[in-house]
Amino acid sequence: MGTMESSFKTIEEVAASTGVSITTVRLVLNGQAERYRISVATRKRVEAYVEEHEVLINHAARSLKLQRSDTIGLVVPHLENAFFARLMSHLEGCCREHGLMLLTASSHEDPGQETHAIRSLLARGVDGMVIAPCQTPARALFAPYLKRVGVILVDRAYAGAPFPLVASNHREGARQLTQRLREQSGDDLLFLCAKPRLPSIRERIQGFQDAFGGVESDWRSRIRIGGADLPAMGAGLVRALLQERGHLPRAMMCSSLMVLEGALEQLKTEYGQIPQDLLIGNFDTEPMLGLIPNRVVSVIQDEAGLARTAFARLTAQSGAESTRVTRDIIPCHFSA
Amino acid sequence: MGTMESSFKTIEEVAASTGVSITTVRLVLNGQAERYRISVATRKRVEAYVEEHEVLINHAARSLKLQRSDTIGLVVPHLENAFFARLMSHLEGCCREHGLMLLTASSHEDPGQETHAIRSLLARGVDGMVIAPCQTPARALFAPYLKRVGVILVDRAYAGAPFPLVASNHREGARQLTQRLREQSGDDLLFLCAKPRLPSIRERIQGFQDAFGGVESDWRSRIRIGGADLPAMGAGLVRALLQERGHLPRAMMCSSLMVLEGALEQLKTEYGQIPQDLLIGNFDTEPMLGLIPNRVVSVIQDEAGLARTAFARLTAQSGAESTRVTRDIIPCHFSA
DNA sequence: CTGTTAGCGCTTTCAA
DNA sequence: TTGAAAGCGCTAACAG
Repeated sequence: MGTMESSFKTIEEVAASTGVSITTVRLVLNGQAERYRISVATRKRVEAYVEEHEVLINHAARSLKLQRSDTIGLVVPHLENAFFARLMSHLEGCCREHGLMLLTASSHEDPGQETHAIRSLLARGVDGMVIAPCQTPARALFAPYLKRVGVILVDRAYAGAPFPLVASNHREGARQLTQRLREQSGDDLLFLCAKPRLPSIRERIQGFQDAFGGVESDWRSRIRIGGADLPAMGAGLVRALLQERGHLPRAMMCSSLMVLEGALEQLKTEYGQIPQDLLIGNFDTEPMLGLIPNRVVSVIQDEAGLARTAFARLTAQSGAESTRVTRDIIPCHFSA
Repeated sequence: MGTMESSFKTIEEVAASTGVSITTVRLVLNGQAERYRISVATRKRVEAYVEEHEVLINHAARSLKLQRSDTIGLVVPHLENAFFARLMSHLEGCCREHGLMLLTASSHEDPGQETHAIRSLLARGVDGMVIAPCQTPARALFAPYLKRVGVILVDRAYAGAPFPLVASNHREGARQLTQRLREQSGDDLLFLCAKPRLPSIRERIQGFQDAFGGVESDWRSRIRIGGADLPAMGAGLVRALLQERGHLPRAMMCSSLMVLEGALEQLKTEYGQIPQDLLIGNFDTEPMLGLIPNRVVSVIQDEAGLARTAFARLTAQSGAESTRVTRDIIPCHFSA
């Protein structure tokens, strides 16, 4: 049979072709056949036709009518960042379980692009959005849409942000990591840290301080603050460090995988390989990191927990008029 | 001024509030003010109002009318897989440059979920979709929509697939990798390979054969085929290998990062650390892989090139009625 | 079980 | 420059 590539079919056409009413077709398509006691024969007729012709309901029309898109938005700084990729993956899982889809945009850590992404998502009528922001989000941007769309912030606790937050316990994770490294290195420990622009980095520094009981003389000398959160910065910090002290500490921790990567590369350059007795602490992890002989302690974030919690807040919030600025803090765990 | 959180505004309301016509508002909103010689004063009035009230055009209504959503879809097996994350990131970049957004879904390598994801995307009226499939996609699924939406397959060249393909040159990449390892190991080389269900893996095996001039006795003994593409499989292959031969070859290559990861972990277990004189070959790469002392040769895929090419084919194809089944093969490069 | 109606917010067309 | 009208495909409501 010559399978002409016909155009897609509307509910009305299905009704015409199967000889039943539009209402009946819609009832069958939306799985309400039982509830409205559509005869089995009729239902089968419609279902067979629908299957044969790959009939799909038009979501644009549906959204327009229902003021609801069954879609949620995600804005993250970088899609290639493994943490955000995992977050997105879990969020997409939540969506699928609930028959929703996920629209994703990235800001590249640029407030302008972030704002643009948010507007695009809003214009597309997302029912909710999850944002890992790179600025304190302006409530005005969302104000006219807040009745229809929920907003949840993740990962970064900008002060004064007017929306609920779901984030890892960066501070306590850092405190525990620092404590372990202190114990195992006899306090011969250095923290290579990116410039603390991001709330998450700031909290890690606080956790570092906490581990020293806040006594400034104890922690101040053990932290090195660099520039942007990039490998080159980690490398630079290590180079400076070696020039200055001439030798490595027993333990070294880095504020992010980026910094760690640069630091380790620089060590390989300087020593030919990573000195095996260096104890390493870091945030987040990659599978291959376990391959070097060194002892590595990693703070692991619970992306699944973050995603599930954010999603739950989103669905709970929808239709709730006033947004209570809740804070869900998700614990981290350790790799070793 | 008490910033009441008013509801979002329609073009009609903007027209009423600013005292101009609907048509004029639309012209301003769509940046056609110049072309239709709207007076500057009028335009400013409208723009000021729009900015103040965060007016956004309703895409659901627009899509319904225009039969076009300015949205494209992406279906991948796993969002956490770094290769697909990079692909998505670059695709999102292409979209942003063209004022589009990206709807993403994952199949978890399950044909049923893939089909479901495709239907969801189609129902949402995407203007095109990029699929990294886990089966030969059925043309029937798309047939009624082909006038409106372009379909491009990436990464996996299933035989008989009825859509254009954009993929890396897996075969030639594998051939060159194998050749290098042969040269540097005096042919003392082993290929640990996942069960060749995926076209990409099959092509890598072909490339491996190519490097031996296809002489079966030469390559057959140097390949070990395992099960699923998972770390545990790589570990199992190494364990079996060591039991069987008692020692490692000079060079070892793996069909994917997954397999490599498991293999290396197993080696660390068996030997306490990765034997330093083992030459390693692999496909794809992670930053931390460079940290072990071993010589590592990696085949690097050009995700940016794949994304750009796929996107270009998509935009070229839209409105082109008949889909020519083109094949764009993107070269790989090497890390070392 | 079925038919009809109105309308979601936008764009296009045509006239003024 | 502006106004009016029709219609994209769907849903909800209600009368039959």
